[in-house]
Amino acid sequence: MERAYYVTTPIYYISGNPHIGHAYTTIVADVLARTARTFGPTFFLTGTDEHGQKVANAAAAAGKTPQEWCDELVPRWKALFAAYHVEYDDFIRTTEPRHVEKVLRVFERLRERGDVYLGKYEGWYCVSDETFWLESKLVNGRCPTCGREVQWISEDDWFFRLSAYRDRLIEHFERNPGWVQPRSVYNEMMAILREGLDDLSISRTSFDWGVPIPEGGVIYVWLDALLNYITAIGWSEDDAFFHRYWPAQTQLVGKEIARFHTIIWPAILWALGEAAPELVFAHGWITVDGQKMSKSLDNAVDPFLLADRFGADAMRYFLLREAPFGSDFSYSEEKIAQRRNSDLANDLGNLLQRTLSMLARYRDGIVPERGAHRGGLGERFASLPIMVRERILELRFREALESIWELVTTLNKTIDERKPWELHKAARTEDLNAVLYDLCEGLRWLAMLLHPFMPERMSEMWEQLGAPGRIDEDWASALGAWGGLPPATQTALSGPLFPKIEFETVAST
RNA sequence: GGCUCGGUAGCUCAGUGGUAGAGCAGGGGACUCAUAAGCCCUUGGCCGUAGGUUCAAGUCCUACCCGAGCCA
Repeated sequence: MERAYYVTTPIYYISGNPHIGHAYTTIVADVLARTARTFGPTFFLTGTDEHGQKVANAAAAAGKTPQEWCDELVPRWKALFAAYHVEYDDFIRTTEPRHVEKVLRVFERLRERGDVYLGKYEGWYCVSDETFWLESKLVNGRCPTCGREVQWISEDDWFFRLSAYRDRLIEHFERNPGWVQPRSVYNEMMAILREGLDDLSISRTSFDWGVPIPEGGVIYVWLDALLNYITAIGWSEDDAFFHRYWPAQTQLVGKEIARFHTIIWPAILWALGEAAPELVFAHGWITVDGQKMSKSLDNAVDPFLLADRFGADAMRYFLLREAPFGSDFSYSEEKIAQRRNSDLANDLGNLLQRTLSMLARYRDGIVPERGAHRGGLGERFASLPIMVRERILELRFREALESIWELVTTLNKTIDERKPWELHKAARTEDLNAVLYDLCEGLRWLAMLLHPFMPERMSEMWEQLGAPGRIDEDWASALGAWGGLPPATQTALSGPLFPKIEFETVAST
């Protein structure tokens, strides 16, 4: 079977409502998937991580069973992704039978192989972070990460022989220096590997909200969660289907969970006889005043309100354009408004508006013949679609958008230089037709190239242009040559694509 | 404590040895098709600090300061 592009987000831990950071990762995956889909089979997986003590505690506090709690929250996450125009191919929940039964199968296989053995775990444990801590790491006897109290745990646990994979991991890192990005995360993971690895406790007995182990206890939530990437695509059930997708091309994670995905995860895959993913990309955080957005700090922003206020597509654009992907970046509503107004309303939206307005005035809204005069845009931007695709798939979204904006700027310049209104007054029909044609064709390119980033607004632009065919066609065929838009196409100017947003700038002191 | 990354124009960032860049914001101008948009011109940087290597250093080395992160 033909290999497909497989992209995953982390599955989201539903101990509460989603915030904009969750939307961020998922939007990025959506842009990748939409781009990949234009030229080949693609699978985009997201979902929710529903087991573990933290969920059990949250449910208990709300007076619900864990399953009830999850069932009530999952629609909230799906609604969030819908609000941001995310189109995933599958949404997996770790409480689903298709997942649970395979997690147990993994456990059995690892045990048969001798990679899982019974041992004793004793140590400090932070329930909130689901993490073990050495006494020396505690701060005033509390969790160094979240500051909450830690519990002393002593239990017989199953262990995964992670230490046995250290050499192979180091070799894998050295042979594939680009497999973990950005470089800073790669370096940190290498540092961890050099320090050495202990075996990993993969069972819990102090609570029961998890995948049950026949001998008692439940599977450690992190092992449970990681496996979603393969349980969702038929691991151990349909080998041909599974290997069409696995190993994944791109696994997106937040940088705080890079260790699980670049050290533990490949080791488990190898123990199962499968390959490590091709790329794990750990992205930065959206910060508010330099602080990570989190429930505990109570500085999270309601992502539904943001989509309402600024528009989902403008938010998508902002998130991918504002900072290089991978870095943290400081969010502010003023920045969002500025991006929307200057890039989307002034540059892009107004370009569509002024073009279609002239077309309506001079040509009854009908796309003219190309005419004899060639503006040279086709030659100049011939390589743009390929470049944009490469940059997107390399997760260099900012650069992809910057190169697309060269076309936006060029089209605006073209209007000012060719002055269609003068051509019209002078009755230079051929020249006027040529300019108007180039503008419409350029806009068609823009709609296609920007569609992965702003699917809803670009579809609207596509309709206003009256462009035939699908906006999500393969760029290579649809944009292979300048001139794909047929003359005599009827355009339909409607309202502004991105109306400007009023934003009061806070007076600086 | 050990380690990683960052500190370049008001803001967001490019720039890994050879005369400091882009976009936005600010200022000026010519135009009018347009969402008072766009276009042209322009102000603005002892490139965190102090040493060092080099004919030449945001760019390499050392130390330090500040910020963020990692250390099952």
